[in-house]
Amino acid sequence: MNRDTRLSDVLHVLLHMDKANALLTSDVLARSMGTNPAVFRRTMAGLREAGLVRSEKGHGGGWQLARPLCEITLLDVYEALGRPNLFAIGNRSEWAECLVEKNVNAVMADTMAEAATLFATRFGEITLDQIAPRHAVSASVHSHR
Amino acid sequence: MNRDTRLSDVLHVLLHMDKANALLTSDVLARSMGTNPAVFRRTMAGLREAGLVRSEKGHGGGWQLARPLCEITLLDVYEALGRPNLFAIGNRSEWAECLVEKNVNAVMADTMAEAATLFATRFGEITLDQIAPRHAVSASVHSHR
DNA sequence: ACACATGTAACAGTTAGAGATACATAAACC
DNA sequence: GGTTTATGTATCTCTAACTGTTACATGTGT
Repeated sequence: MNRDTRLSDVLHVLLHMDKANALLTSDVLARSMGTNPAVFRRTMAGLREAGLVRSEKGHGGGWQLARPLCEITLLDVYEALGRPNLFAIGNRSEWAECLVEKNVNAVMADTMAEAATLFATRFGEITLDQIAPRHAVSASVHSHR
Repeated sequence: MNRDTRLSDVLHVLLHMDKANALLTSDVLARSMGTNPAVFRRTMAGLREAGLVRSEKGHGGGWQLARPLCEITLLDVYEALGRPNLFAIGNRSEWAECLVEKNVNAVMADTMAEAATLFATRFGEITLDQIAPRHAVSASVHSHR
């Protein structure tokens, strides 16, 4: 199963947008994301609706951040993408009558819910300026092995 | 992206195998898993190698548990399946030179590692007899909403 | 008007995984 | 021993979801 790299891709692009400090076109940004302009726009549509970025049409148009990096959390970005599914595992049939199935589903669902909460908490704690290259990545965010 | 339901499927089947208390054929067990015998055997191969179940060929052959339910944890089963990937999200390129990319990857990898540890811990705490229908699912395992 | 950029619908291509088939191996029964 | 029944596994096909692509409409500034 191929992993959904949109969150990672978008974070990457947002940091580059901050560095540029000017309107950048879909064409340029798509290349830095390793894809094409149409996919880029499709991916960024949610961020525009969420008010994280602005886009302008026509001559000299393009994309820019709508807020400073320190006011955007990973959770904001994740939610703007439409809360993409986090897990590769799951239950086959959601509403089986079998008691065994119900118990199995409950255990799986609980653990996944707990993990989802962990993701939300961590993502909510991290603002984009903390990931920007001028800062060293803090120990609380990045454990060295 | 379709979820990997093997862990859920296998737990289901293992509990049914315990209830039956006799050798059950791939044909029967595959049906209870909603698939066909070849897929069932492919899925269960790891569990046999891990010593969680035994299989016998020929007349009257089939599958049975190699240990009591109380001596099998979800983690045992998960590992016997070859530790299937837990997450649907990830990074596009693992070893980019870009500093932005490195920081983004580090944040994502850290959060996912933490979540993976959470899964391993929870799975390691739960034995299969705790999921068996004769027991009510305990509050620590199943939160009621 | 024209050039340029975004917005988005619709279609094509890719790929990982499940499903299916075939056949080898092995054990029990006659 | 030969037949029946079951597992073991390689190999191929099928499918579904997603990315990539194309096309065209919309909007904006010169």
